[in-house]
Amino acid sequence: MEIPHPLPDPLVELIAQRFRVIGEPMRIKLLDALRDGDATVGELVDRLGASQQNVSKHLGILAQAGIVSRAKDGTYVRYGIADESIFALCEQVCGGLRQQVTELDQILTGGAA
Amino acid sequence: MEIPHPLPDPLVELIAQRFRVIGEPMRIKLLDALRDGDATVGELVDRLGASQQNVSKHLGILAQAGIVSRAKDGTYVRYGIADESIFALCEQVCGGLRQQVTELDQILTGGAA
DNA sequence: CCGAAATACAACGGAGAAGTGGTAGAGTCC
DNA sequence: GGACTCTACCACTTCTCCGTTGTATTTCGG
Repeated sequence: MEIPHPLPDPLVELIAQRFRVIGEPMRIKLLDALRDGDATVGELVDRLGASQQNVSKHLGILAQAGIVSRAKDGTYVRYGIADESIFALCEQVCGGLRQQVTELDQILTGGAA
Repeated sequence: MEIPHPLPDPLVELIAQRFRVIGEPMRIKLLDALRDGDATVGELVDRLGASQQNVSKHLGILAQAGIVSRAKDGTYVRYGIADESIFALCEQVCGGLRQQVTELDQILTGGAA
């Protein structure tokens, strides 16, 4: 679990790439939708109201990053969450956001008028 | 700590933006460098070997996101980590990367020849 | 005061990614 | 076997953002 301190460049690139994959609203929505369980491309298209091409492309990116899994089922393709730790990441970010909002609130209400 | 399930669009945007801020090699390096303690822009420029303008710009982005803190000290400006949870995020990502590598390794060594 | 140093800001060019339209391949139903 | 559906790929346009160049601003030393 030890991580080298002067982070080597390749590792920095990997980490950055990982974050960039999740740093896309459409992909976050896809992951959130898949939280209910596996779904086909068509189902996700209906749920998110996006184009089929767009959904398929983003699912491809998520699959390539190993975050979602792909399984052919006849004509359909079912996608599912492959890396559950993604949700922990999102929750942590949400926690950070909440804390910032709280601090701001304290400054505005309890601090200098 | 409960997070709404059909993630509302504004929250999705916030989360995505947060991830995009960290999804930059230069910014990750800056955060890693600040792990040793506060530092001025010039010190970071020397350590990372990047241009002053570039370092300053990325520090500005990190500061605006509330991830680093800014403190003027004469002509110098000292930056420091304001949101320690950033490191937890990186470690979690590193853990995910490690697990993927491990699984790949198992497939290559123990699986089908 | 005046010059030098440290930092931030504005503008520009270029790379990379997102979204769209069209289309091809794979599979099912009649 | 033919038509229809589902999914992925390709070409294209647009937009965002990174890094650089040039410059303004603030502060310290003489």
